[in-house]
Amino acid sequence: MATIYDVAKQAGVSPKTVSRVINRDAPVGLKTRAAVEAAIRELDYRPSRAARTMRSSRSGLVGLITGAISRGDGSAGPSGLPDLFIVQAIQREVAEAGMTLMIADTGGEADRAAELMATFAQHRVEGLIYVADHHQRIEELDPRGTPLVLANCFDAIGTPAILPDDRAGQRALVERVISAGHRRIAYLTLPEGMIATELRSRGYREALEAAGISFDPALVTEGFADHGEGPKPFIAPALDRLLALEDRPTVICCGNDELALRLYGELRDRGIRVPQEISVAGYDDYRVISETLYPPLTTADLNYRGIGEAAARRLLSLIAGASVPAEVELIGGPVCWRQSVTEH
Amino acid sequence: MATIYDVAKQAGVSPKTVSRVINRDAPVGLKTRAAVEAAIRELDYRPSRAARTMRSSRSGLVGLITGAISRGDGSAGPSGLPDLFIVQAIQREVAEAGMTLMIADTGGEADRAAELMATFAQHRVEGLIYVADHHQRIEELDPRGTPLVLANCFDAIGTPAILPDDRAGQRALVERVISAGHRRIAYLTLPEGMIATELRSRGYREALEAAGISFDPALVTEGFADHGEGPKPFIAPALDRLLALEDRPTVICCGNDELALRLYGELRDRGIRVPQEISVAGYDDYRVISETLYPPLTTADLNYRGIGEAAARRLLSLIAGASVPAEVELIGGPVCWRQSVTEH
DNA sequence: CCCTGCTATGACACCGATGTCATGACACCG
DNA sequence: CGGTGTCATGACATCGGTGTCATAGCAGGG
Repeated sequence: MATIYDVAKQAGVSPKTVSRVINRDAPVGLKTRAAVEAAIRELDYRPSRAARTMRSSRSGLVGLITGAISRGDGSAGPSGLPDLFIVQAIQREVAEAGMTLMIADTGGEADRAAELMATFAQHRVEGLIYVADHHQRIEELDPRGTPLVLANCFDAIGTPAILPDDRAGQRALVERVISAGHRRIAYLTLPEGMIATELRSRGYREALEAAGISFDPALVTEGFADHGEGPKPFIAPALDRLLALEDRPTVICCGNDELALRLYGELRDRGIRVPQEISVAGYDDYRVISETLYPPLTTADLNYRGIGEAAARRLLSLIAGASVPAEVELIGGPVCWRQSVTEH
Repeated sequence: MATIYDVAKQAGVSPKTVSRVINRDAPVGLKTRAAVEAAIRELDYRPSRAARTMRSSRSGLVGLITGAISRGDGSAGPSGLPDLFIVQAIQREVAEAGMTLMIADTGGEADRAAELMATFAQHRVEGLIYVADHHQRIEELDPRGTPLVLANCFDAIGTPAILPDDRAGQRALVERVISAGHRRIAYLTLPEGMIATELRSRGYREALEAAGISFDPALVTEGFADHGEGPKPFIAPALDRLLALEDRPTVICCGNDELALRLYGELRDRGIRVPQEISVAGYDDYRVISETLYPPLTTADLNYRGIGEAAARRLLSLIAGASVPAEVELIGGPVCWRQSVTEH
């Protein structure tokens, strides 16, 4: 690879002048500039970031740590793959800011994060983002002075964090369902103990309250159950209970789209048509599912993309030295109304 | 960030001795080593990769270019999101080799690849991988001396490429279906013109031939059709044709799992039970779909993960200076037999 | 005509590692 | 006891850029 010295010699100028042409940080004579630019093209010269980094201690790198990447063995957690959308959005924002993204994953072992941060430190990344695979609280990380932003998770020491607004999302979805004329609204939740479960349940109850519908505990039940290898949708008993109710629900809201997909199958198995006999709603707007299902699924957009964008932007402003206004930012998404819920 | 000089001063030795302790490339006295290690811990010292790169011109970086990342707007192509598994697998292999992965995406514009490669060149990546979102032929890239491996695509000039073995995969699946007792096997293909469509159709025909079943063109029809914004599963007419046949198929093989998901819905809509009245098979083993669908979907594992691993390993051996045996490598996966196809 | 002020350019040191070579301190051997 | 070899360590140059400062050239004003 050609160096700045090669270019300088070829153009008959000093290396410093070549540097000036590249960085436009000082005036350069017209003819000189042309000669240098010609030499650069001829030699296919690319300035070495390594050398530049040494002098300026600005590497142009952002490090991203995630557990999202390594679940390639298919052992997807409750919220599945779509958190990769967060990574995608971050990539785009970072690239737009002229920086390059380095990624690494913990392989599922949370304590490997420290090791990965050491690697990033060697590369002198200017900022770090940690992306979790679902809304959760994490053990605090020690970025040793490098700006750090958390996406889809938070910690106990108030590190800047971007989180999905599960409460508002579920509330908006249920309110919309109510305005479509439903009154008996069942809710098949994600596993208990998850933060998303807690927040979405609250949103569900708030929506009922706001509409003056009394909360009926018989309509709320967990849609997942452990059986062997991790939580998988296992909803048959819960579903049977709901269907056996005197005052049967007219719609079933699911903790996520995967659960809704499974529910479609279980309902078909019982000869119950969606949405004519019962309506179904999901959560996440995992499009491969929500748009491909037949009928297409009404769901709440979790807006992973918005989370990624917000995280990247927050980090970039931290790198730029901005003061941070709010520590935690909630990102919402619209309700995606499709044909799986009847109107009126 | 502390430098090697800080450590040297703290430990009362020369920088070179610190270097020796870090790299273990020359003997160091026991007491000296201990002093240096203590100083390193105390100062939380991390050697600068940038400085190391300058000296050795080995950056420890691998660049990955993809269009896979940027489809975050949900406009998933026919093969959807799962090509991200390739990225995941590459990440893992690269990390295992002690290198760090940089990623960038073209944002859908293929000609941006050159620009991204220039950025990577500035960082002096030691190798490049290009990942396509579906099996395709691409315009040739000019890596200017840096080793390059293509994943899920190939070019006209014989750049090392790792490809899914669509033909063998479809053949194995259909053979397995035949051995389960099926004779009338319909095939709902991906859009015509795609390489995967061509190869999988060939596999389908080979399997029939091998079993002595004559090929019936009435059983093969395209499952996608353009209607407005891009190809989406739109299978109602094709399905009606298949169901109206005198000698109705007992199983429908789909071009991918998404199509199978859609087919479940369409069949339910017609009151036809899977698999009791008709069996369904997919392709890809997109687990969120294949395992969550009810009944779980029989499908062929496209093995994106294997493609990623092979691509990474190929690149690493190119970086190590190995000679390349075969230019193109086909990666297959097993048939995933689940309950959506009846046995006997 | 000389001085001032500006523009364009170059010389040189430095960022933080590591390869090369030199050297001091011993131990061992005849 | 002197020569030789080994071990541990340090001095110094170097990788490829950029910040600092110096300087040559030239125009304009008094």
